[in-house]
Amino acid sequence: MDDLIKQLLDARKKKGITQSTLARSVGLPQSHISSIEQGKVDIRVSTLLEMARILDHEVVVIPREHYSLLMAIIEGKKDIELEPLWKPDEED
Amino acid sequence: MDDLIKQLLDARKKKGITQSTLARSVGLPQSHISSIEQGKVDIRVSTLLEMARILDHEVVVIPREHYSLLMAIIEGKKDIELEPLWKPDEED
DNA sequence: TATAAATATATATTATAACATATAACCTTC
DNA sequence: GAAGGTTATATGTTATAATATATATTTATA
Repeated sequence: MDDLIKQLLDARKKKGITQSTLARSVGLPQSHISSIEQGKVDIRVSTLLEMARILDHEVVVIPREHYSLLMAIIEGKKDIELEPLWKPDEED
Repeated sequence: MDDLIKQLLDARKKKGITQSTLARSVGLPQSHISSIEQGKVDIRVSTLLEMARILDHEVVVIPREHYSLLMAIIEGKKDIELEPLWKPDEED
């Protein structure tokens, strides 16, 4: 399943609401939420954003170079290796 | 314009490629890239992901609580206030 | 094991992204 | 101001998400 969709599914469950409740909030029929969560449809961005918003999440586009760092933070790992914000006099 | 789309546009320009080049990579006509970048269409998630991928970016769904932190990191701010990974004996 | 609640499947319709293609409108730069 | 490269518009077609609705399955609970 698409990773983004999986996260929305996890978020819905964590929030403890049903497909029907989510559907009502987003304005889609429950049947469509079911299809979405099963990865059967390639939803529109507006739909993704609406679902995320209702589920207290945000959708962001990030430079790939930051990806693993952000994932680490989200997953709550300790001892994150931050890229240095400056380098000590890099000369040749 | 949609914030996500704006980021893709910025990314394309920063990468220094044309709509046509991006279009070829993604497999869409240039005319459609134009529409997308002008926010005239509500694209599908697969399209968003493809464009982001080509432009060396990733699309992620994040808990809202992490949003400002991630934005800070992406925008390269110094002195990021990380949420404490532990709290020093929080007692009442 | 009934009953209910939640989720999945089915079907038909409507709206619109994606596609293909062409051309027009902008910009540079010579 | 012509030429080339880039971006925006236009039109028609096709694929499919969204809608509406109903019902079937599955899962939980009394």
